[in-house]
Amino acid sequence: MTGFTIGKVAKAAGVGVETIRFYEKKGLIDRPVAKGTYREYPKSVVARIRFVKRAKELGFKLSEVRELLHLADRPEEDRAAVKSIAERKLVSIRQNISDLKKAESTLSDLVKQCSGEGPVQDCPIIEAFVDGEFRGDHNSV
Amino acid sequence: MTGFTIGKVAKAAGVGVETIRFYEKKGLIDRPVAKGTYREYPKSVVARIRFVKRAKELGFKLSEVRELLHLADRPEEDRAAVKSIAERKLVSIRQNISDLKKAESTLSDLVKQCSGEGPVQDCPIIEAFVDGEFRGDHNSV
DNA sequence: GTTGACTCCGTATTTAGGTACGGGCTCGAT
DNA sequence: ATCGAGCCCGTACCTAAATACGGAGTCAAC
Repeated sequence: MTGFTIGKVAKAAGVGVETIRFYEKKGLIDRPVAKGTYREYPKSVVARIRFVKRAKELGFKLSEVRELLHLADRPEEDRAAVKSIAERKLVSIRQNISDLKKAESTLSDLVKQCSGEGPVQDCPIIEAFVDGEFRGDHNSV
Repeated sequence: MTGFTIGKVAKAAGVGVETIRFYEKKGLIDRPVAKGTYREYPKSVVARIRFVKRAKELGFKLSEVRELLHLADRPEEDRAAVKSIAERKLVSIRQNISDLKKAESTLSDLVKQCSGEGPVQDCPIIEAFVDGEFRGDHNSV
């Protein structure tokens, strides 16, 4: 056994053994060409897994991380490809933020309007969700 | 047939028939006590489904919408319960925004640093994800 | 040379919120 | 009375990213 077993790598990288096999299936990590029956990893695979973790923290999906890794594996490839992936992600993050801000604003207004006292009847939060004759014993014809 | 069939309701509410049955399973909509074999809905169920749609837009999960609906069904219940659910959601939305802003800031810095020209070699975006000896032919021992 | 920790593989389960399918009924209109 | 649209139900499938399981095989230390 010249390389590291999957268990050692998992521990070093802070992931589960199953996760490594999962990443292999997803094409993020190549299956090492082992001498025996067990996978034998070079220590660089730990850095590779950490790469995945960092990219995930920034919101990249595994399929996107795979693209980034494949580019990182070919240093002669065009850097524009990397930037383009990052820019796409940036756009979607900003869209996400904008949607959430809209929800935050609406909801914080509602919370402000709601005294928090008294019965649900006429609660401004509930009223904001109701249109028309919601009330009318929904459980009968 | 005194009430509305599921198909009519679905159309009026802008959802699929399956969605209504799904909401029923999830406890958001009661199964109407039908005279025949088919579900017969009162028209108020359309408003109920719209309630779900609005709440979802604000980021409530179906399980939370169910809680809200159950409160709305009992107008004598304490309004504080509604406000508390909304406040919890507000906190989680704000946390979400904050996480996304952090990612946005990091990623937009990286994109700014990346010229977009030349090879992937030394690309600041890739470099941000790599630590230590990533390079080292990950596919061998 | 045996034990026991580790690894193998495939499959199933999880969360969330649906969507799709297929075979069989039923309702209402003609 | 018949025909076809619509409804019934259960089950499977979908994305995403794992996590869990089970039974069998292996590796290495003692």
